[in-house]
Amino acid sequence: MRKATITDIAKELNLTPSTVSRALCGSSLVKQETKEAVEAKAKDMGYVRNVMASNLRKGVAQTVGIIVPRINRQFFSNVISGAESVLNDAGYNVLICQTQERYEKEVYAIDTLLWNQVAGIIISHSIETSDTSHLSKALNSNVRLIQFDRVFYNIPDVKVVNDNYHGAYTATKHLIDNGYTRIGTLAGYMTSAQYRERLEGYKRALLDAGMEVDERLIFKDTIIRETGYARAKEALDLGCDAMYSAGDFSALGAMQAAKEKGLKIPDDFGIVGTANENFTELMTPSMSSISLKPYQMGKAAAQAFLNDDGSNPDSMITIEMELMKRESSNRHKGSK
Amino acid sequence: MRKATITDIAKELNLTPSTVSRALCGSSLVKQETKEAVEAKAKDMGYVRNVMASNLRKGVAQTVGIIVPRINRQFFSNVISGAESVLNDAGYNVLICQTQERYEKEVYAIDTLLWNQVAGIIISHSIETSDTSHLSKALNSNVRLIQFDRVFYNIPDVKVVNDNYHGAYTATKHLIDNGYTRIGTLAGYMTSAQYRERLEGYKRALLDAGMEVDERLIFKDTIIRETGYARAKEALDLGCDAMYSAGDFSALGAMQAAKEKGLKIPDDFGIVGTANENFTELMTPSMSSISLKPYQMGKAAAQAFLNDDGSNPDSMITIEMELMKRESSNRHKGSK
DNA sequence: ATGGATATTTCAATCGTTTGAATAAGTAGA
DNA sequence: TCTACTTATTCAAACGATTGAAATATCCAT
Repeated sequence: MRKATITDIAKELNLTPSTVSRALCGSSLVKQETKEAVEAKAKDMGYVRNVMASNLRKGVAQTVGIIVPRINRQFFSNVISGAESVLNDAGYNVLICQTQERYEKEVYAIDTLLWNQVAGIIISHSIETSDTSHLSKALNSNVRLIQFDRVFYNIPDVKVVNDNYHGAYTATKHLIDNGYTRIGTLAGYMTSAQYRERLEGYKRALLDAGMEVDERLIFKDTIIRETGYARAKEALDLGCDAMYSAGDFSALGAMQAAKEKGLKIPDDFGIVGTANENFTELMTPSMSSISLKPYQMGKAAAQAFLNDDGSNPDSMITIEMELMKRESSNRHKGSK
Repeated sequence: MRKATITDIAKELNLTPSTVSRALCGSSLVKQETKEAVEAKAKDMGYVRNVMASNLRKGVAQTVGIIVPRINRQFFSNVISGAESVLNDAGYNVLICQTQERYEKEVYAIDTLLWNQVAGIIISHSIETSDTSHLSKALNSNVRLIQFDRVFYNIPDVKVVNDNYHGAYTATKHLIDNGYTRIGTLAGYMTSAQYRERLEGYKRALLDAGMEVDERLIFKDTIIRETGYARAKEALDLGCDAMYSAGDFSALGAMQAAKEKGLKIPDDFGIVGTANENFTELMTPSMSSISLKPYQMGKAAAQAFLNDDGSNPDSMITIEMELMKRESSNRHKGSK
């Protein structure tokens, strides 16, 4: 059975498609009586409106595309969740693409979204991405572009980022306040701006406290558990008594290393991770971590899209990070 | 600047839109030379094809909708991820809706997807959903409907579900094999089919081993950590020495309860959870759990969509669950 | 009745692409 | 030279909804 169209409804009621169309979108140009008749008939015939036709005529789709490296990362799925809730309430649909961290797939995702005439694109880049010509393509097509988390600063659009600098600063200061004196860091990779910013925050906190920055305690090549474990061992041999880790998994490795050496956490060794992965609060001892706010970030990105009237082509929104103090760093039970 | 269309390209090259259209989709009816000219000009003019127009003409969109309660749940985001990878490779876009566990939003999501002329809908229901009339609407619109995880058996479509029964059976048997003799269960809520199936598997395993089923050790009201903790305490008082939990969080609570009583895990108390949440392998002692295979489930659902030619309106695919043996239940280090 | 304002509906073009049928041009065989 | 067949292109009608302008219908005051 063919799908009913407004023309079908019109025929049944001896009206024209124009009137039916207007009736269905509640135009005041249509008599109340007619509206009701149309609505009844539409329901009766199982009419579903065809958004494609409607959008084609109108020029844009009420759709926003979101591009992320991986959907099944706690962080990204929460961003999507936040964005989706805002966008849905505003009457937008959300088209999601994952790039699997591949540049090529990111380019393809942009193309796909443009083909679909999306009104906006909210994107966090794949790790491989360094060229930005695909973004220009989007900017030239008058879609609103919002970058989040992993952003390129040289693109004139709205950016939503974590306040990595202050987060790392706070974490490091927290360790200092707890009396640790040789504080190292598992800093992540310097190719990424967020890790560079965290490292800066870490350094600043040490300097502000009058402590010296020891380059030997800064490890710029670890983000996973295994290397975190290995680097932490090295650090411990250098007399390190606490670490700020730019990732939770490397922090986990560090905890293992400390335990293996027979050190007590937090008494002999303190640690704060980053991201507040959900395992951090479930382990024993529970791990302190700077919490990202992905849901909030998604909402902010969506809001930025909704507010973006093109007047402010190059703006930046920072989402604060929150230190979750837990057992792994709270040396003085009573202290704050 | 207006977007370039095939008509614009046609004019520039003194051709008709028909030829340009055919050239761009690689039709063999167009001379090689012309194709090249068209492609060059298209690139030159920054042409992006308009999928809406194309779909409108063709009748369906190359789009599949996925409806889940929450995107930011490990399980669902992995299902989406799996489905997305298969669908993308097959040239489909994925439109995602989350219902926030609300029935009303589920109905709206179905409507939205139908408006968008999706070719198929892959859905896991919200906890509130009990009425299925919105699904009939979809079935009547010749979209292919695939239910997964939380499914209604009375809908004639393809269903993809976890093999809860065998999973629970295996988990329980594993505990029995490790010499535990008073095995209880944190069974989840009996309103949900998956928990009922897990309970059945648990019971069968006991019976097959010649053990008796003690109703006092079956708790049908817990799924979260707090109640898991409370129920486990009761169970321990009744001499329970191991539990199969239908969820990881309640299992976590149970471990806490056992530790608090001074019991050693796994020597004095064994436990196996369900879902293989990522904290389970990171804690100490690591927790055994029956792993769901969400990524695989997503792939299976997508495959089912792609294969669905309507010939097999009511079929069921079960995804096996895998027991992850870890410290919390492996009493005999050497045993298998 | 009649002019005029207002309410309601119809007309007709349009959004950009696709596709069956028609046409034109070129090639081969008789 | 004529028919038969390829090959390449154009024509024209869709797909379903929207929207400005034009056309009617309705109502009111004179």
